[in-house]
Amino acid sequence: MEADQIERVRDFNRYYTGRLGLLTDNYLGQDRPLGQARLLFEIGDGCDLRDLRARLALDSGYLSRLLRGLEDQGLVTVDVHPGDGRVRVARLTDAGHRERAELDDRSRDRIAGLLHGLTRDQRDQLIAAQNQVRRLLRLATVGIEHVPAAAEPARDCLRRYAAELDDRFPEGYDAANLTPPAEMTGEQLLAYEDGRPVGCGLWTHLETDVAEIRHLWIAPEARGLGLGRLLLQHLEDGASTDGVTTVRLGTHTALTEAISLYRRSGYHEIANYSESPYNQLAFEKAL
Amino acid sequence: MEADQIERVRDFNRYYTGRLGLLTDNYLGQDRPLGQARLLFEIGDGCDLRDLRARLALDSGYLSRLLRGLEDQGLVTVDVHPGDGRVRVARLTDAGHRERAELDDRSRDRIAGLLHGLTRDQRDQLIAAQNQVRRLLRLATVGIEHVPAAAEPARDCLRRYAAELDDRFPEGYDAANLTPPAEMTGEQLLAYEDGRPVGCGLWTHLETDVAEIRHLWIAPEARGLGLGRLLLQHLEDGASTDGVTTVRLGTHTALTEAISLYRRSGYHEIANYSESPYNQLAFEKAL
DNA sequence: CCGGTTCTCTGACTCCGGTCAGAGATGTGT
DNA sequence: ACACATCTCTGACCGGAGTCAGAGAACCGG
Repeated sequence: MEADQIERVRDFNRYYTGRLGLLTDNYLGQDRPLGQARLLFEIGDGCDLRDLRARLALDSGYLSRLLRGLEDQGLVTVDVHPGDGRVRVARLTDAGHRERAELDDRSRDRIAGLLHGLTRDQRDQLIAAQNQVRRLLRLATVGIEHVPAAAEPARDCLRRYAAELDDRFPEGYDAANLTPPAEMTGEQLLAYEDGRPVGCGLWTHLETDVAEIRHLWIAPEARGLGLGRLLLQHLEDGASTDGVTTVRLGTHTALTEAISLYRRSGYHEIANYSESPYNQLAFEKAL
Repeated sequence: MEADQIERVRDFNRYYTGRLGLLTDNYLGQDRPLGQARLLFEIGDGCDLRDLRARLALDSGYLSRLLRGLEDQGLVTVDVHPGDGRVRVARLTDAGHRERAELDDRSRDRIAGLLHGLTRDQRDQLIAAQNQVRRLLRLATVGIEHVPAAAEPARDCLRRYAAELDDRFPEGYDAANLTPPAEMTGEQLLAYEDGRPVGCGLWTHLETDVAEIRHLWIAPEARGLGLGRLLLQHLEDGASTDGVTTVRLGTHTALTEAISLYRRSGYHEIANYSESPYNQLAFEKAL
């Protein structure tokens, strides 16, 4: 890694931090303290205090006082949860909605004022560049971890994967085809973003030096980051260090992005090696 | 302006704000309060408290206390200014320099950790996109103002402009050739970034419907933003609303960026119309 | 030398964000 | 019905950020 690259990124961050005053005054600009303003935004249409605390990582006493403040201003009501008398539910009053909309408008106006100095093309360029920055930062912050095959978040990903296949395959997908934890001989990887699993993949032995990659899946909210390629790379690396020299995989013609990923990643099509009805195409790559 | 564009920019800002914790911990991560940490960075090698206050916009009492805190920790010394007994000068001790370097390292490590997940190419892409974002934001935040010809910041820009010409022209440049405020019949524009003038330009009548653009200059620190084009546009607009239909300008062969700006902006070369020795080339554009 | 100005420091405040411990009400499993 | 857990609220804190007014020292112009 070049020290130069680090400095450039830091430099940008400094610049952006300095500008954030201009950019993110969702909250400020009102006489309202920041904590309360955040709450105004976070209380959508009714919200358990329990959830609020978890989402904003607030102390229960602190949250209570913040809400009390908003209540005193008539922006929020706090009522007992209908189902559970211990829980309270916060809800914006009409005035609260107006207040929130006003904060929102203010923020929007600010950005509009900023963009006003640019031409339409320049605005588009700005947005494209911001998307690129975000895409790469998201990719950089995703963590890829080794997990036991039976790990709950991994099974969770596989369930979402199966549900998607069932949706996309004309013939549907039977979740019984998912690799059962017991049969796993290789590695199961999980990709996390901000603690939430956003992708999975596993490899398992076909022969001593031949592995099969299965169930490579990226959650919809994390697509377009290049995460599929990254996971695939990790899977190959893991298999390779385990002595595997050839990886194969099967896929379905409906999964066009996956197929193009495999081709881009150096896989070539081979004759089908599996009897699974979903594996309409087969690919192979020498490591 | 598209509401959509505004929302996208806001969305990016929200994302980036959320990530700033990861990105800008120059300051945090130490047990040191943020105010003190900022001071550690801002006190280069010796610095008048007066300047510090101005730069960081701090209350004098507050600054005093912050420095006292750093002094107690042996990171800073505050001495009387040699030339002026009222003024104090803050200086980092060796321990202060070490502390600062440590904060700096910590921040650098953090970024390095972030970039580690990216390939070299992706890092380059990230930096390029960040530069683009910054470039456009800077351009968007530059303010262009009408100022009286004799305004001090305007004369200041012209002096810097003259100094640069003197440096770049093989034959040097005689500042007496700058348009004196008294002879101005058109408009003088000044570009500001964060309150500092970063560019100037003026137009003045040659005939009732013909104007000459002069002294279009962008400060070195603001080059590459597209500001020259923006200023030129504003000058043309101003002249146009004043009834001008033709603008001319003269320039020097050494000013290659300017020449290319003029060509890109629709100017075509004409025969020289001025007796100024510095106007080796002449351009014209119909508005 | 004197009056006004500049610069710094001190003390006394105010908010806000955040933490902690415990009380009280409500739910849940046995 | 009981013990135990869950959820919220209250009171009592703390430290940091920031403001304000005024005192005191140093400078400057006349």
